[in-house]
Amino acid sequence: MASVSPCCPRVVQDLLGKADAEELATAFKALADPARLRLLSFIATQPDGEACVCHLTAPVGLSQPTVSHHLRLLYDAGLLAREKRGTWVYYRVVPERLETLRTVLATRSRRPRKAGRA
Amino acid sequence: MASVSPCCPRVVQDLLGKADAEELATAFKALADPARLRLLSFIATQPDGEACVCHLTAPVGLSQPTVSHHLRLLYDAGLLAREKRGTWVYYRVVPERLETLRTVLATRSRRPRKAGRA
DNA sequence: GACCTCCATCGAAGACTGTCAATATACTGA
DNA sequence: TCAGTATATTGACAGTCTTCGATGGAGGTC
Repeated sequence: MASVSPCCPRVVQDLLGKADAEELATAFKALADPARLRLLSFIATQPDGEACVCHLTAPVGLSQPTVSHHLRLLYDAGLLAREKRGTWVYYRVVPERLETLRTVLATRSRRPRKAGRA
Repeated sequence: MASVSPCCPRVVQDLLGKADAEELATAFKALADPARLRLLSFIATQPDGEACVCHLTAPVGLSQPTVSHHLRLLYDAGLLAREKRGTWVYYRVVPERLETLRTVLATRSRRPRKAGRA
């Protein structure tokens, strides 16, 4: 599964094909909403790094179905993991997924590669 | 700490407020479209790192007004810079902006901080 | 069992987005 | 000045997204 390095096309280093672009757009779309960003943020900053849905509606000020919907999108995007414990469902951030997206946004280092382009 | 740059709140390290979340969501929204990702990609991978609009419609297969619209969104998001030369307008990627977004997505290092969250 | 809490799904309303054709604006060259 | 080219804007339409109330299923507690 190509853990870290050769993970994916980089937006500004590789010429994205249509399929790659659509896949990446889907990933960024998950981050393209303030409610979802705040959910990610809230979960990640919890002492245990996790939170159940019942504690997530108040911080973002949205209804429970809406929060559940956003959590699902984040989960589908691979940004959250879920674990059911009894009645409760706990979500936690998947750092590897965020790192992958960071890699996608990596720009060419300022150092000029040894040869080639001027 | 803050070795990189004290640029902005990190999604999974800081607790995002409403305003911060909305601003970040706007930035990611700019990346949340395959056509825009391909435009960024195409411009960045040009030999000169820039491209005029007239050369951007064919690669993404969209009409000129649509491409112009997407370029505007990327420009508004700070991801593209524009320079007018005569009749033509040249766009180029703003690497600093991408780096900022990467910083926003930075996860806490695997090393556990000794004690006390900040 | 009956009841309650937690969470997900459904269905719908309203807002937003992507796309294009038509048009406007800005610049070049004759 | 006039014609031609390059880019931006406008207006409209279809599709998608966010949000909610209502509902349903899973898992506790009595």
